[in-house]
Amino acid sequence: MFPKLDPLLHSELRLAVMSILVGVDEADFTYLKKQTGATSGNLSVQIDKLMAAGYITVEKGFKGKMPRTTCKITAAGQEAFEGYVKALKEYIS
Amino acid sequence: MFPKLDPLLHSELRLAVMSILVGVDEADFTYLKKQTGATSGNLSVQIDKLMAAGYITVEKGFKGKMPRTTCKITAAGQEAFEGYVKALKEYIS
DNA sequence: TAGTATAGTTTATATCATAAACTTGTTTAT
DNA sequence: ATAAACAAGTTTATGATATAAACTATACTA
Repeated sequence: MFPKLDPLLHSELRLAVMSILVGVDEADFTYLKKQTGATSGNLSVQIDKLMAAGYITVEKGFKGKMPRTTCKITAAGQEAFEGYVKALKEYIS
Repeated sequence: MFPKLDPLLHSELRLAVMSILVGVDEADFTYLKKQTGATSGNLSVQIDKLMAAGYITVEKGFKGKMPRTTCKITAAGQEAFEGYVKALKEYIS
């Protein structure tokens, strides 16, 4: 009756990050931090997990002299997000 | 931008329980267990938490000779559930 | 009356989310 | 030139959570 919710997405911050990333081409660490209101530490950890799951790609570069981490959603991430939303709707409708 | 998700409801099992309870007048432990597929232990703990939060009431009685625990959603629970759903939609739409 | 089933509760554990502290390097003020 | 403050993260520690396993108590069944 109730489908299993992907535990990787069933996390407030990871869900917020994915929610942002599905809507844009890419987003950097600072932007994600501002939009989500998360602490750096928390964001760092959750980005790692999404990357480890293959839901996003993470590229480290520089903007001028400052480090810059850019995140992008993958096809697998898109799919997982859609699946999560679909599953969730079974709970809330 | 992203509203806070009520941590009491942002739990797969508690959400499933609440999802069932919003739709019915009342439900007993056994029914909830079958519908959710949860273990007794987990269900017992999560019901306690929902009760402690005032989201449900729990009545213990007997059906014939066997113990029977009946759960019912409260007005506060209804409200919290609706609020959660509304907040969640900001993430997934 | 011995064994199995029912209806849970309690306890233990492993995982998780989060915050706090730390690192590395940059910019700004003195 | 040096110290203080800021930027962009990472690592570590801690407290909460979900879950499973073990347990209790009673009821039914062979």
